[in-house]
Amino acid sequence: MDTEKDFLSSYKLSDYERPSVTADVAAFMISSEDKTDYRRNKENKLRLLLVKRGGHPFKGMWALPGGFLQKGETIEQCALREIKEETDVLPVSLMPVGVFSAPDRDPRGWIISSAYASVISEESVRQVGMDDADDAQWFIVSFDRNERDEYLLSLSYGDTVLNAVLTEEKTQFGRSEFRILDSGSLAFDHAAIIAAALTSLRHAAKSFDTIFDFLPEKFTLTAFQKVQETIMNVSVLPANFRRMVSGYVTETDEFVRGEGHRPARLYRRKE
Amino acid sequence: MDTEKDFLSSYKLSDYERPSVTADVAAFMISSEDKTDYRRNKENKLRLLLVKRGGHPFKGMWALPGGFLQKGETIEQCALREIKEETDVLPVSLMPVGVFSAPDRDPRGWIISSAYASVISEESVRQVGMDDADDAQWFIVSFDRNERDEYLLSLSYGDTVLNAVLTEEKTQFGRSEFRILDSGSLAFDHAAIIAAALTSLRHAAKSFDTIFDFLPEKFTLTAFQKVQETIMNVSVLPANFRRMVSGYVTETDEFVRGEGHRPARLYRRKE
DNA sequence: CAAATAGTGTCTCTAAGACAATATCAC
DNA sequence: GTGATATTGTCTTAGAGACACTATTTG
Repeated sequence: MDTEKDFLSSYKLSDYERPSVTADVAAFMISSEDKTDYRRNKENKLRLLLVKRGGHPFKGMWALPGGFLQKGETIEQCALREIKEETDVLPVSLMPVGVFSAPDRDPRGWIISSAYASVISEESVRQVGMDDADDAQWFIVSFDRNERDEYLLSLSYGDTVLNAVLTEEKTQFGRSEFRILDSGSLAFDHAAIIAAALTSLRHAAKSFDTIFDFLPEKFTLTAFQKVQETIMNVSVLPANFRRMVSGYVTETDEFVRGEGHRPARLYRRKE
Repeated sequence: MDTEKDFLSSYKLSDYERPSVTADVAAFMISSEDKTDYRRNKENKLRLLLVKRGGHPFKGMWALPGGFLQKGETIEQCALREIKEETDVLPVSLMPVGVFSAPDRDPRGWIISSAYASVISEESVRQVGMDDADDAQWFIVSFDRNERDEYLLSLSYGDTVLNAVLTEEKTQFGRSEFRILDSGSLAFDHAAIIAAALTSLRHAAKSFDTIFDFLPEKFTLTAFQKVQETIMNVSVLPANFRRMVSGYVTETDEFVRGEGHRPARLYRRKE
């Protein structure tokens, strides 16, 4: 009698070669820069966490944080663990971006990556302190399409500027993949992963939910709007923005004062 | 001198245990049923391909087609290969649904799955002939939420009816995962994969692009509308539907005649 | 003619964009 | 007061939904 229990007790996974599996994470944060004028509002920058590779391959180049999937954890847990190791902060959200599995993507061998985008609030990063170590930095991100339909991904931190060039390949279902024309000295295929993560992030930011992950618990509508504009790289008239988000927020009785102009009411995310 | 070349020539992937990786595919098709009345239009059914498991575990139960990732192929190529093996048809589209990696999801051991939704046109399935073998069938799909916010997934083919029950767990980024309350005799965690695939499909169908994958090259607007309604499980007034899609189609000079009512113009997808 | 689908025109309502106007603070 | 942001109100326009109406075919 061949029961499932009998089968399993004698079952051994075949000896076919298996790939190594990693989770790579594009962790985004929005930093508010110091004001130039005492009464002007702060400027926002979208930032992405990169780590400098200490060993071969791509030694000394910048890469997304990531690491190998370990037995007993899910791939999402693996992604969160990697972010926690680099930043000492747990991200508030995690969003799948895609599986990158081209056989030649990693010179070390057969390694496939499940990629995630995550969002970390500026608050929590400031609490642990921006790490001034050389090997992990929050790069300022810009990502735009030029006239020739190429995408320019620019990552900068101080004097370090990485400029990658990609093209969009349309696949079915309205999804797109990115092909790397110039990796901009980013390790592996990480330029393509970052481009895909940014696209996912922008897509998700259309429904305002996502934006809250970047914000503290209480925020002004202008701060909310600036975060949205920073992510989407578009601008909206304040009057219209307020109307659009009115269903997603509840007002508090608190105001931000002492900014050299009319105090702004603080809002909170509506349940 | 420790160059990258030196490093790679002596590099060996560590002996950490590695997971087996599979691609599972939820392949959808829309079948038009025979008319009951000579002048009535055909009814559509959304169908999903399931295969009956020939061996343990879950022997004799229905499962999504899928298989192990092989060295030298991408995970998407693997997914397409599996569909081709089962149906002898290459799908017209492939859409990532997620990575399923719970450590206990497969009783055989550590096996993670990258899941895809794909669409196959009725035309191409009819060309190869609906396989009447018992081990691969196109099940009629229904997927709805009840008053208690549970999702009922019902798959039927002839006398075989599989009823699964799931709940939606909201995660950040507006995404959701499904947890299985009752697997409905589907193998592994495939009920959750199917629910996620249906959600992805419906989401993608909002931008009409996707719908074309279900249709032949030339189609009437009513056929287009019925496919949309079948996928989304909603109905729209014809006048409004025509307006909505008018930007996505171009008219041809051909008409469908002999149906017992006014001939319908054939349209084609606009580039 | 009857029954069915194909296709058009138009009204309403909502939401987004543009823009003008007012409110309130720190200096 | 000045210069900045905060906030409200209103006009216009685009698009979705509802619905009435006409057109065309086959048995």
